[in-house]
Parts: sequence; structure tokens; C-alpha cells
Amino acid sequence: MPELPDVEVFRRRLAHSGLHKSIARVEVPDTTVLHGISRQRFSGALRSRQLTATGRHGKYLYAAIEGGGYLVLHFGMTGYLDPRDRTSPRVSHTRLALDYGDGSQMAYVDSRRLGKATVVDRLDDHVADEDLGPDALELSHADLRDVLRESRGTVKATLMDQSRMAGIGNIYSDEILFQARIGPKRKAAALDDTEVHRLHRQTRRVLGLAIDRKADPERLPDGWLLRHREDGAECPRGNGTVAYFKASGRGAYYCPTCQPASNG
DNA sequence: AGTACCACCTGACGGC
DNA sequence: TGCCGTCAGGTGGTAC
Repeated sequence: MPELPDVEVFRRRLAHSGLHKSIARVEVPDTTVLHGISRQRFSGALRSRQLTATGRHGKYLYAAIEGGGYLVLHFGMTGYLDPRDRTSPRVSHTRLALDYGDGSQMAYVDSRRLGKATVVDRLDDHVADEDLGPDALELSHADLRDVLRESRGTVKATLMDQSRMAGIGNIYSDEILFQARIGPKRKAAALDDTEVHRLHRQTRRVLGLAIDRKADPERLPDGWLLRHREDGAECPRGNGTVAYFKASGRGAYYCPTCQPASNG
């Protein structure tokens, strides 16, 4: 689930119902979610404090902690935030819970345990340590042009490379390329000016609209490829059938007619 | 450098 | 109904 739009939705959720309330208790039922920090230090950094602001860079969600430091959350493949009332039944696979004094709670749920949480002192250190490129929504047209020009790989792999630009994963890379009518196997550096322009415009449009629709696939347009990720499915534009291939172990979908293998 | 493949985990789904 | 293989929107390490 969690690519840039999903994480942005989680950020807004946290900003709406998780800030400016003192954290009475920090629950960490299983420390495998914690990376590079002990349960004691993690809980100690948050207990009796408030979260004062939220931020996001790529697929990472941040929350400033009153008095210093930042809570950092990554959602892996299956993670999400569940703002809840402490009396309502707890969702299974809850890995973290911030108990606020007023009875509300912010739960971090992640069935596959591929997500992670920590606390850091400085955000720019974290971005550097994780080797993250600029956030995909902060990338200017010139930035994207340079990223593509400097890459020797395929355009799909480049969009998904978090060190080049942060936030785009398997699903949204396919969608952006479909909307921009560019074949996923094209070499990034071989795109012409028109294609780079389309790619930049569609990156912003696809991510922006997905955020507006709460990153809920059912609320996204039926004309999007995302709703038709199936080998042999009909192209949403009516241009033949959707094709499938494996790109370094990930399932990739595209329309060979809409997204030609060259710009010839 | 780029790509393929495995590992980390768990759950859902289709075939038998 | 139960078992089994396959796949899943992420990332990191290793081997070509």
C-alpha cells in the first residue's frame, strides 16, 4: 500500500488527530518494529511529550517531538496509521500505539512487519543516512530532466530509485508511465524533451490526484491503469490489452500500444 | 552501474 | 474443507 500518496494520507491523519496531546503511554508489544533504538529510548523520547508538527519525505513520515527529536515511521508493504478510541477493539498486528491521556490513541498497524519506526535528532541527518533523493513532489522539471539524464537504467527503475527521487513505488511508477504514455523499459536517458515534460506533468498530476482521493483505489478514476492491473485486461483507453512483465522481481503492467518501446 | 534474485514476514487467493 | 504454490504497493544484501 504505502507509496507517497498513502504516506501523505497517513501524515494528514496524524496531523488531524495526533498532535498537541500529551502521550501518556507508549506501547511497543514487539520490538522488531524498532530500528536502531531500544524500547526504553524510544518510549522515553515520546512519553509525557506531545507531537507538535508533521512532515513527510518520500515514503517516510515524521512527527516533531516537543522538546526535540522526531518520530520516524516507514510503512513497508502493509503498514498504516489507525487513529482510534482506546475502548474500541484493537486491530490485530498493532506494532505501536501512542496512548493519549484523553482516551484516544494512534495505532501503527503492520501485518507483514516490513515497516520500521525510530526516533532521530535531526531530519536532514535521517534523509542523508537513508540516502533519499528529493521528494517526488518537490522535484522541478529541470531536476527531473537531470535525474533522467544521469541514469543509465530504465525509466521505471529510475522513478522507483529512492536515492534519485523519493516516494514512488511499483504501482505509481506504472501509473505515471501509463499516463505519460512512455514504455517502462525505455532507457531514462533516451527520453526526449517532450517526454520528459509529460513525465514531470503526470508525476505531479497522478500523485496529487491520488492524495486528493485519499489514495483509495476505489476512488481513483476508472481510466487509470491502477484499476486494471491484470495481464490481458483491457487497456483503460481502449487501445488493446494490458501486458505484464517482471522487473527485478516486481510485477509491472503497461499498455504496449499506449506506451511504445521507442519514441520513433 | 544496473539488474536479477533472495531474504525478511504474513495474508489472501486460486487450483486441486 | 484443507493443503500448497504464488503473489503482494518495500528495502537491503549479494552476485553477476
